[in-house]
Amino acid sequence: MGRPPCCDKSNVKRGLWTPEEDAKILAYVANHGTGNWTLVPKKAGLKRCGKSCRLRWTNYLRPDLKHDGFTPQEEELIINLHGAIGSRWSIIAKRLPGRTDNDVKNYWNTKLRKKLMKMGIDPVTHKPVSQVLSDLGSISGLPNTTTNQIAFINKDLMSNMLPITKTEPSGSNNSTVEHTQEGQVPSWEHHIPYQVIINSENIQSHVLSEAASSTSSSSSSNITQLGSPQSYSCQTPQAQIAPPCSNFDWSEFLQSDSFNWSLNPSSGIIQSEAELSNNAKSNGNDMQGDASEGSGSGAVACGASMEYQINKQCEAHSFVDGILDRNSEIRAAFPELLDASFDY
DNA sequence: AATATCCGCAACCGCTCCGAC
DNA sequence: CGTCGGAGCGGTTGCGGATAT
Repeated sequence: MGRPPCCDKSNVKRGLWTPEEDAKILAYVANHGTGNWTLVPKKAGLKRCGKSCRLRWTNYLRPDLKHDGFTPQEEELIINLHGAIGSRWSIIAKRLPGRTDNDVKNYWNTKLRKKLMKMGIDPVTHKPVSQVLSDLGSISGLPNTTTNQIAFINKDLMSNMLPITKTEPSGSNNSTVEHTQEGQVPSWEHHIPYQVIINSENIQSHVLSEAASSTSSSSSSNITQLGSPQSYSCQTPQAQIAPPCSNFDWSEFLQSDSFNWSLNPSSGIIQSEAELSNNAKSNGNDMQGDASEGSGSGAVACGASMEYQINKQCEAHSFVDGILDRNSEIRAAFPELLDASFDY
């Protein structure tokens, strides 16, 4: 048995709201408060569905809403939380005072998703695309190619997602490390995929536990905690070490086998394979649980590892050329893969 | 200047959840 | 315990402005 419609669809107005209609909603809420939205159209003198009235109020008319653009801090928080809990927009929006789930969802779909894709990060898994393709290869039983080969087989796909050139900070010195105060984010850093380096395990458990408990009273302090740099492990390795040569190409770097990131299963941190290997050697299996503790040494190790990789890239252009040649060989060897769609 | 295309946002749709009865 | 209906959620659509051709 189907459910009856909430209102007479043929007898209600739809589409954009007029200022007069907005005024009626505002006046009604001022006098009666929110609740029982099905009665609101009749009582407020509107020819709208009650559900539509509720949406108009919650998404636009509520006095506590912000209508200006998202700040970089809000961006970071959205990306982090999406990486941890996925498209749970209402939960994410609760972390952003003055923002609605619709705001967050729209901002994600129109801006952030594209931004991540341009940085070579899969917006669904928040992993580097090369790794996603590698995982896909192992799942779908492709020939036993390496991660690097998979990434280059799909170079066309990758090039659609990656910027051709990296955005440089105006006036920055390319040959030196750009130092910032703790917690301060250089303006150009937002072009760099540091957002993926999160302790998603901590965030997920924390956010979901709060979602489960509707009586939580500590959300305001937790906003700061989640948005703070301390929530990152190995924060902004690329930013901490400015590209040591002027013709550094981030898209090549992201596609290189040295940029082969994985989710550290014990810490929940996305790290390079090289760093994972180092961690395994130095720490054994007794990884500590505290994310902030791990972030300090992680940042150093990760930064050093990245610096080495960047230097390696810049020193050896022939290395890149060699990879491209290898790419051509693989394309010729597996032409059927070029036509495959990669829905994941 | 006119037209086509892209992009962002507001609104809608269909579904699930949950409390009241 | 089952049904009903309000509220909320996430995905999608469509409009209007901005930009490109």
